[in-house]
Amino acid sequence: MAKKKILIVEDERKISEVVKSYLEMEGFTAVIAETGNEALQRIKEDFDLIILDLMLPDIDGETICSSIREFSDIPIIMLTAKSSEEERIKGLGIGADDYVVKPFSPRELVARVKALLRRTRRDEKKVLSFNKGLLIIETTSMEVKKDGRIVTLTPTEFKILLLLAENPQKVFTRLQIVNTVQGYDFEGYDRVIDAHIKNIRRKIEDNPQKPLFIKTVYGTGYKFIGIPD
Amino acid sequence: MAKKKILIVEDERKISEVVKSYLEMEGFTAVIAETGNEALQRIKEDFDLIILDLMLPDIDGETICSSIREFSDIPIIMLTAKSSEEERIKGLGIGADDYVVKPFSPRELVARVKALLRRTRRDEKKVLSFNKGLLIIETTSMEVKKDGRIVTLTPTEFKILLLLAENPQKVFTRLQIVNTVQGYDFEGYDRVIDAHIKNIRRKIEDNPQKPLFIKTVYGTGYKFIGIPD
DNA sequence: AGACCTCCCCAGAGATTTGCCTCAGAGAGT
DNA sequence: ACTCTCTGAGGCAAATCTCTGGGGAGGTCT
Repeated sequence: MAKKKILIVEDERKISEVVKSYLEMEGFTAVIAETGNEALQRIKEDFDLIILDLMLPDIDGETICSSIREFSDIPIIMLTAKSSEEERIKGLGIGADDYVVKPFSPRELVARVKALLRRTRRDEKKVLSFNKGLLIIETTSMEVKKDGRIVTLTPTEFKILLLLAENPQKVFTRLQIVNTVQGYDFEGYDRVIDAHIKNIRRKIEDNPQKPLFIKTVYGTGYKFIGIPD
Repeated sequence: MAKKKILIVEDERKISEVVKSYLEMEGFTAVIAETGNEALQRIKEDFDLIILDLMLPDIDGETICSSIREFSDIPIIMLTAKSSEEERIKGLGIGADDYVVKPFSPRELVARVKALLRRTRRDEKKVLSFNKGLLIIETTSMEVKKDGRIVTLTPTEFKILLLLAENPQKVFTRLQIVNTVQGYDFEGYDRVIDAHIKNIRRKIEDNPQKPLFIKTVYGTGYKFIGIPD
């Protein structure tokens, strides 16, 4: 699973920095926006979740929240100082998915982030097709079709192939691949990846010596070079 | 599909109005009852789902829930204020199908409404037939026919089979299956699913070792691989 | 009591990792 | 430009670890 990107919209540095580091400790990528305008600009980068302070120097959080909702379903967690129930519901009524009352514990916030991501994880049904349908990767059925024939990959092999195929041309180091596949704090022999790559090639390449899809980048790692249809 | 009618039993206007508008935005018809008595009267109109606050001015939600259950198994979602009540609802068999802790996000509530309707829909009579009639699943009678012979599945087994069979080829994790079968976010031992799958296979597969219908996806979960007629 | 669901344990199947050896590519020295 | 050397990559097979499936005990609701 790819790293989740989270946008923190918060003007108080002290708070945003703490939140950022907690999120990063948990393996998320966190970006800070200090003003409403900045937030609205950056929102175009595709984040997986937004943490939004209700009180901002320029635009207020409610307005931002509504604007975001006009074009996106991205999960939003509100940070608010008020705690009366009406305020909460009101906040949630404008389109936030959850709220946290200040002062809050970073741990709790992280827990809610995780919970919300789990809840809203929409089934990413995706079909990747390369080289005129020669190689087809279907995420829903976890199947890979090579030239029409179904090829059975193991879970790890599937994850690696998916990671590479989702980012054609991009070079991944063995370490990056290990991290994505196994989780973030894995201490391991990164040559494991070689073994998996070999097995994947054996299954999807006509001639593993001259791979059409997964190419070795000497001294660095691997990259996927199929042409998306 | 006809518009689904939902009854909201909630005394706080602010909350019920927000919920109502969210539901209507999603294409539901929503009706508000502000007291328990009002709810019990209106219940006769045939609603497809009830959202029921646990705290009401006259009768408490628990009692209402039980009364409803005496004559109907309409889906009920409970609204509760404290997470301590959460425990009770979970443990005590009040008869609710799901519950949401206040303050909640209207979007989440809507999501749960949809999930619950999906899960309990038994109105649409549907017959699923696979592999030239070798396996037939009838939703109305909750019957499964294997090669002409009627096979008796338990309610849980039936729900699991239906979930899988409605989405051929799609891989479901054990957690997804548990959620669909038991309720929204049920914390449980997901190996339970293994046991159910085993029992279903024993009933519908000629050779459970080489299943024709429910296939194991190693490291992930299960998928149904019958070919629809 | 009966039916059903949940959970636990064990054994076997399957997947992953490791070690070792061979082969290929990059860079330096001639 | 050629060859030598060094390091990185590929291949294989055994060891290890994880996951699944079967049986069955215990609990709960009817």
